[in-house]
Amino acid sequence: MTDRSAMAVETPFVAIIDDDPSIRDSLVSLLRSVGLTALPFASAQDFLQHRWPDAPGCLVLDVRLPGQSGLEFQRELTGAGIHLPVVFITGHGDIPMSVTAMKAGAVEFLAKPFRDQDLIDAVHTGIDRDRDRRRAVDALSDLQERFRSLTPREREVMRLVAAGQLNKQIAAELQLSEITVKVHRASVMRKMQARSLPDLVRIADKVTPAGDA
Amino acid sequence: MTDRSAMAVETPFVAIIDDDPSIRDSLVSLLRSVGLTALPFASAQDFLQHRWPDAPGCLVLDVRLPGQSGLEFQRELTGAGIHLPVVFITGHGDIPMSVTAMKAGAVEFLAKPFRDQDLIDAVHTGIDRDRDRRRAVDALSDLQERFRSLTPREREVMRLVAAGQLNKQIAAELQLSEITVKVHRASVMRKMQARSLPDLVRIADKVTPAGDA
DNA sequence: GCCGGCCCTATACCTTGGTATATCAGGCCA
DNA sequence: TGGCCTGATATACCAAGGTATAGGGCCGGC
Repeated sequence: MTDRSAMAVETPFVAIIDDDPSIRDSLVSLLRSVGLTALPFASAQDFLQHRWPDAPGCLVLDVRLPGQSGLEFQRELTGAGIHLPVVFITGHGDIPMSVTAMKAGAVEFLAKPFRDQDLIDAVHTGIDRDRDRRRAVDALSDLQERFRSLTPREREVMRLVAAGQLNKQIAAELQLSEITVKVHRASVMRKMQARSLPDLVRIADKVTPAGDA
Repeated sequence: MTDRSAMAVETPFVAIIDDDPSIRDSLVSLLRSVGLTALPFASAQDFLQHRWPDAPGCLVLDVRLPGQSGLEFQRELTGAGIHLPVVFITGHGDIPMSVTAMKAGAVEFLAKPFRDQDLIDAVHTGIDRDRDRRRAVDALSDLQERFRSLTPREREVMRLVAAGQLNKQIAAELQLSEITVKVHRASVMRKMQARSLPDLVRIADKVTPAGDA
């Protein structure tokens, strides 16, 4: 996790899922013509079997797919924790379909025929969105990794410190001496790489939004 | 602002803007039949001239309006800082239209004929959304009011305290003695009603997201 | 059995934060 | 001109936080 940010610039990719080979190929060459890495798939299953690079990406999805609708597939991905931005294309779409897709977070919903530039713009928007999301996830997972390195006691102390309790109050609540609290507190600051109390508070709020440990 | 939360339960309202009187009336009676306060308007101008209660609301908007499209009106409202949730209805809509509306934050986009229950559900969703937004705004404006009551010096001190600076560092940066910083710091805690430093940090982050005063 | 990690505690010392009280100067307004 | 707010400062004292050093008990893995 930590060294991902130190890696070289990641090439974004675009996955195209459409059961019509001619559309697939024309979309692939369209996107490649503007310098994007585009990969064609005939079905959702094919797409899922592929191994994905650790890079920002975007999905171009036909609403009508063999076996399963594109909207269902979008829900499935979201449910599985795969948050790849989706650009829908369709030949036989209607308004309720597009509204459902957009509510589910689709980047764009294009009815054929659409302008090439509209698809290119949508794909770029999707890639940007994924890049931002991944950056946020990376930053958070660094913090979470540090948080996992805390001992149970340290986590309790961290929670109470972030809640604004004084050392002596924390000691009373945890049935400890004040000096023990200070020791744990120092460990927390060191392990979480917090340079000040405000720093720790912000980290704590990010890493433990509502629940705690 | 402060006593708004102490007021009685606010009755939510629904504004219906449609140039067709028969549709307007049928929507009003539909919404009134489920206990909602619904008000009809023939145009965007009529709507804007009306004085609004300080209560959560929702807008039901025909995409096709005299003079101005519903989508333009939605943009105009957003630009003017009016964030009333919008439910679109239309007789002659298309997919790009619905996608534009949803991207602009519309709650729902219903093509006629639609089921009564779909409109009712959408309106309730819109009202809930507005209620949540208003609650958040109220909470924030309380804090902002307190923040405005700070003197310029107190704001500077608050900013640096929230940044994790020590009193002596703040004193150096502001060319003050440490004791002066302590005095300002105490005023900040009192005026902002912060019970602890973590408390103040969270308040500071809410009231000054990126810029400062 | 020994080592290491975790947890707890203590003494001692220093730094930092917080509060009270008091003083002084400038600006603004009735 | 007198009152008030803002801003700055001082002394003095106490509370809280932070660090270093040193120890003991418990438990699981080697």
